[in-house]
Amino acid sequence: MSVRDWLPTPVQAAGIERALAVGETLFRVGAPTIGLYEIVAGKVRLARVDHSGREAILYTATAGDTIAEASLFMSTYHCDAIATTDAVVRLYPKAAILAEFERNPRAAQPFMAMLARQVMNLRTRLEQRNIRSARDRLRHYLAINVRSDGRTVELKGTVKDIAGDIGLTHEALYRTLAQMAVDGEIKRLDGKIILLQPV
Amino acid sequence: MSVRDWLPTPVQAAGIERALAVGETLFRVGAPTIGLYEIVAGKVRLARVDHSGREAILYTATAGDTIAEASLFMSTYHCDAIATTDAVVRLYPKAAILAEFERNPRAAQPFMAMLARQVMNLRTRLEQRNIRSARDRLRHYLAINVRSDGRTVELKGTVKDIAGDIGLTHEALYRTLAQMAVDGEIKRLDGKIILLQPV
DNA sequence: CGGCGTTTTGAGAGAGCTCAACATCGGTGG
DNA sequence: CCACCGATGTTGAGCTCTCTCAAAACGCCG
Repeated sequence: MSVRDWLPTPVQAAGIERALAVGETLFRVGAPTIGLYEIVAGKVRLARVDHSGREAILYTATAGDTIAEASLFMSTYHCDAIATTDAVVRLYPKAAILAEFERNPRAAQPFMAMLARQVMNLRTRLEQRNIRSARDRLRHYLAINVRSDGRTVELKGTVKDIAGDIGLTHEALYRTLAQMAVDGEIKRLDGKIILLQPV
Repeated sequence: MSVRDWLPTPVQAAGIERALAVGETLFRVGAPTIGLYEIVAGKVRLARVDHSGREAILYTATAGDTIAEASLFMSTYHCDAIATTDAVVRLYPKAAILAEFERNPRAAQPFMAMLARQVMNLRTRLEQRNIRSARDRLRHYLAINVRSDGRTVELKGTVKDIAGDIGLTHEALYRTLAQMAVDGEIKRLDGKIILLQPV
């Protein structure tokens, strides 16, 4: 879901791009909030430093992600944002966004819809992680991501990416895919998986 | 975060309570959306039926949770909601909510803030699940939930509940807690954990 | 006092992780 | 056109850690 789909057009135009070198700080705990960021390229991690000085990662944002949405409604940031790789981000100023919501209340709806959908999606992925078995977890993934035809799953990204998404090592996922193919539960095509034996 | 904190007061008054017997359906895929629900008591699961007729659970909501926020912006529900136990839910009609947002755009802000905070929280919990080691995962949990003094973690609910939240069996969590206490990394008090050795 | 849920410790097994090696595929540059 | 390189894809073998199953102590409430 791109920023274009939910951020009011006037605000999109107000985006300010900025490049970050690896290790560079985007914002820190306690800093006054100036807006939310879209990650254009690279990776940025949100983290908090614990009592012993180690950092606890809250989230690792990659290209296309938006971070600090909650900053719109808070006066200071509640975590650190640091570039994990060289990165490019785009700042959408809080003032511009809130002003636009004020001016045109309808503009807030796509924003709310995006957030609500994201909550749903994240809850689902969290539920997925409660499944221990690699095979059942993969089945869950496939069931969720199946096309409307009920049999085709389009793979976006590499298998390795998917492994990361569902919380398995890529080796475990490869093995599971191979096994399920042998068992005739799925068929693998280029960039696609076909679900077989609909019972 | 209670409904009282973010749902416009007029809408709260419009809540319609309903009791569900175990197994009873609250709504089904494709049914026209009529609003979002607060779970007052019991458990309700959101699920989708996959191609082989098995159901893939998207989320299990418990007392205090809100479900189907995204339904405000869609015309039909995209999953089934079924009572996993006897339950009581409260319906907040979509029409009332959207009308209130229209009438008083400011009222949408707490709603957006709640959603944004939830996204943050869920992302963090998902990141937590990427940590394999029970000890490190617990450390992450403690770092996130530590009081502002940096040394005290208030335990809400039983240890068993926490085990479920962070995706460990209660046995594994008890063992890890015991080990960390022996190692002098933490001290356990009634309903609290004190973090020691700040390096 | 009895019953139920939480807390706690034990022992064993299994599943996925880790490390490792190799194949495959695209892209790059000589 | 071919050699090289990096990333993805694939399979093997062993190990560790958590899960699972079990049992018992504890505390709370009726």
